[in-house]
Amino acid sequence: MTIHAPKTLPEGGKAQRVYLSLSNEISNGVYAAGTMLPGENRLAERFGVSRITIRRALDALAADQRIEKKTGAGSIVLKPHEDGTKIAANFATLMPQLVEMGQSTTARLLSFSYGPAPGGIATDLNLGKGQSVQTAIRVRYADGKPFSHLTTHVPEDIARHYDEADLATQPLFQLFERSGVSVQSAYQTVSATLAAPDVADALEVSVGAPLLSLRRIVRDINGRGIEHLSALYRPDLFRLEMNLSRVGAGDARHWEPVIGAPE
Amino acid sequence: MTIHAPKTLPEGGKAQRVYLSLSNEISNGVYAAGTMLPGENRLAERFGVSRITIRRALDALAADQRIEKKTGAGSIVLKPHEDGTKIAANFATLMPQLVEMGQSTTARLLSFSYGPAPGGIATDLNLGKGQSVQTAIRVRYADGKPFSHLTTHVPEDIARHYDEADLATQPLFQLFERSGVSVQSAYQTVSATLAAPDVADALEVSVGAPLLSLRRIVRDINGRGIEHLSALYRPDLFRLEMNLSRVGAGDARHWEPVIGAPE
DNA sequence: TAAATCTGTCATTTACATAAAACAGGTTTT
DNA sequence: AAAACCTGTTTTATGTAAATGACAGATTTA
Repeated sequence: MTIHAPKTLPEGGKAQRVYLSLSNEISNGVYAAGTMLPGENRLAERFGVSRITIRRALDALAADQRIEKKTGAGSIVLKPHEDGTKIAANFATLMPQLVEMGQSTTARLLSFSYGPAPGGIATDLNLGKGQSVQTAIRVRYADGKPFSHLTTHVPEDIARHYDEADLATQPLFQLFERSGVSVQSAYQTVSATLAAPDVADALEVSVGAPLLSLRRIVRDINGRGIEHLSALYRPDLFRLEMNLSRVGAGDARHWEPVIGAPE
Repeated sequence: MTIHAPKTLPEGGKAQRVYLSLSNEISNGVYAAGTMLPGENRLAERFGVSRITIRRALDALAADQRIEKKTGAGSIVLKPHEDGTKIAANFATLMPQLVEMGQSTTARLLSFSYGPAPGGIATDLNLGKGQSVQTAIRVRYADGKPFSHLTTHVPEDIARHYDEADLATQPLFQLFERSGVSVQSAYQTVSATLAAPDVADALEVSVGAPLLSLRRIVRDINGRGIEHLSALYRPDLFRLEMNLSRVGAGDARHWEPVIGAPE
């Protein structure tokens, strides 16, 4: 399932909306694989647009290998292409997995500087106002495709334990352990955003494409902020996943994340 | 903070995308409250659009009370209207929290039907082809604002333990426990999408707004699929969060989700 | 006070998605 | 074989978002 609309469709036009709707309905099985879609005229009427618009949406779906157009007959829904390339990170054990990922992925350092922490970040890290942090922006690639855009803020005194070269080759987290920083706790938030121009450019998606957004604050044993991460992921290449298990009995029965086990 | 674009902006046009991007960046603190936005010409260059387009986006932001335009000077970022209503769900213990939420939120049933399970869903739930499932689409509201759009699929024999009225008032998960189904494990995936017209309508956001997407498969003790949930959340009203703690020593040192404790 | 920078506004032009309608030529159905 | 239905293709028209450029007036900076 490619969420990202093909560039052939006018960005944000009716055709794209029809495309998104149909794409969704196919994913959700409203139109099952192997069955025929309604005719173009029928769809045009249903969506309240002209046949040409429907046509463009169908062409885009065909280009995505989601349907096959049969001249004179109609469009048949194809079986979804298995995205072997999708990178999955276990949300519960995210960081160790990133270490592993570090070995099969590439990172590019886009920006690197020291300076006073922006307001929100300083608050999150419990820093004094104007205290200096290292700000680094990196993009991670898998198979030559950029799948994540990472902005990290680290208090300067901690950041001085490693340099730019380290950042381009090793995950930030690994550098901490090596520096003897006693990492203790982390707080993560997940949300969604749209790609702004700079990020869109770095991640090779169009402006306004949906991105998975993860924010993480890591603290040391004293509760001091060590790292502030703001990560943006391409949903077509990356997803967070997690297994839960129902444990306990009676009133105490509740959910617990499964730690070691992937799907 | 309203992601919903004013009607004055062309649905899905460049101006709206700029509006959404800026709106997002303000929410994320890229432009902190009290500071000035870059000038219109600068923004035009940054987004690669004309100044008029920027202007329309800024007007929309001003109409939303997110910025204040000062003639001759620039636009100042306003303090966000405190929506104290942001709903946070702990990702690790999601379901129990949903139970609690059920008491302070309203649900509306948009669609309800029985029929053969769509292909992908049937596979996910390990169902025989064409086996009947109950499909329900619900929207949840908090303070009169819709924050989530839920599509659930449940095998018919299990679903028959409750009816439409139950669905509108109680979280699905609660209904299972009551029906004596032995819930065992769950698998969750998180990603991001754009709002398609139908969802946009239900969630009162504009088409193309970013949404957090969560997919969950719940199984019973025999590994049989019980529920397939496809949820879409408004990122401005809802977020997933999680606390992690670093435990163990030496090579065995790793992250573990903190269970009971919220922020 | 002068210069620089910004917003407010207008007029003109360009670009392009969408609509509407008609026809040719496949495919399926009866 | 004919009828019904479908896609493929083209032409013309239209509405409108967006770009361009220019200028006035407000505000800040030097």
